[in-house]
Amino acid sequence: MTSNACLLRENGMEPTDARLRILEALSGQHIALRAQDILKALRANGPFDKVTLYRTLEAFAERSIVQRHCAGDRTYRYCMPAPDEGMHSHFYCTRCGNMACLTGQHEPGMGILRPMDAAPLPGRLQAVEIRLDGICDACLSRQG
Amino acid sequence: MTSNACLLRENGMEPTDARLRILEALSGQHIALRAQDILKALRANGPFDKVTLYRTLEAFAERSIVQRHCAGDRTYRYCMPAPDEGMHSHFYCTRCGNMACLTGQHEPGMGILRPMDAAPLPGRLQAVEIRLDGICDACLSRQG
DNA sequence: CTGTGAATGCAACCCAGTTGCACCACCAAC
DNA sequence: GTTGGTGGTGCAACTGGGTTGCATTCACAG
Repeated sequence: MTSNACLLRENGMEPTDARLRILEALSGQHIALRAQDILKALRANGPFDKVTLYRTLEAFAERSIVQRHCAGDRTYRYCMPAPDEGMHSHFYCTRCGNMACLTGQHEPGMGILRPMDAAPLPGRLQAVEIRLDGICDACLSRQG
Repeated sequence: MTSNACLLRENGMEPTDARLRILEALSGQHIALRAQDILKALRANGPFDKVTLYRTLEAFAERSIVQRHCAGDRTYRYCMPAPDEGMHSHFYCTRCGNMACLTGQHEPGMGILRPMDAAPLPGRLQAVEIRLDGICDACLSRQG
């Protein structure tokens, strides 16, 4: 049994073909993918229904199997956290829309941010989303 | 001439009625509003076209007259920065969708975040978006 | 087998945001 | 005056990521 199948079982999900294919598409990526990106990758080797994809991604996100982030362009991006890693932040290129995962570079969530809050927050904190916006190296070298 | 009119002039925009009404709706808010929220407020005292609103908000955002943020639900939120304030972060309630501005509590953007990047970023940084997700006090007291 | 719930697939829908284009007010050049 | 350009607004239609409803299929227990 593959590690992805284990991951699904641990989270109470049957390791079906569709789910494994989705996890496969996300594994080893260093950028957070659009649902469209994933769909395209999946369809490269066989048909795939977009509703199945969306529902599966939602189920994964609920179980923290994947992380779902909101990019600057109002589309969701999905990525798999590295093992033993909490949330990571992202670098979003406002020109090409690529969203690179900044794994291991900093852990800028609760740990770093919370101590800086002088005033109490207006609610119970559950997660911290950090997105760095800019122009990625590829776009910079393409036209400055 | 009102201060909002000055603000527009300083940014090379005619202080038209529509623009002033939009700024008025945003002024003094401590939460970041949806376009729909603004539209509703505007229409409370007279008709208002949604396209005009969207175009105006975009023009404002380009000139940094307002800040545009992406909430966890894929809708944009708009708020006016306090005078002399850079970017501020937000507390987003995943239950009711309210997005409170955390003005003055911390300045968690470039200043705090950049020194933590051990590795260089994969591009040229322009802005930092920080969103704290959780359950707001109102929702907590309503049902825990 | 057969019943049941989970998983999948198809079509239709939702809706925030955008685009295209006409209209209008204003001003400058002729 | 009138013509032409420009910036702002309004209406209608569109876009596209994401969702919902519902029928079908699959896996497995009884």
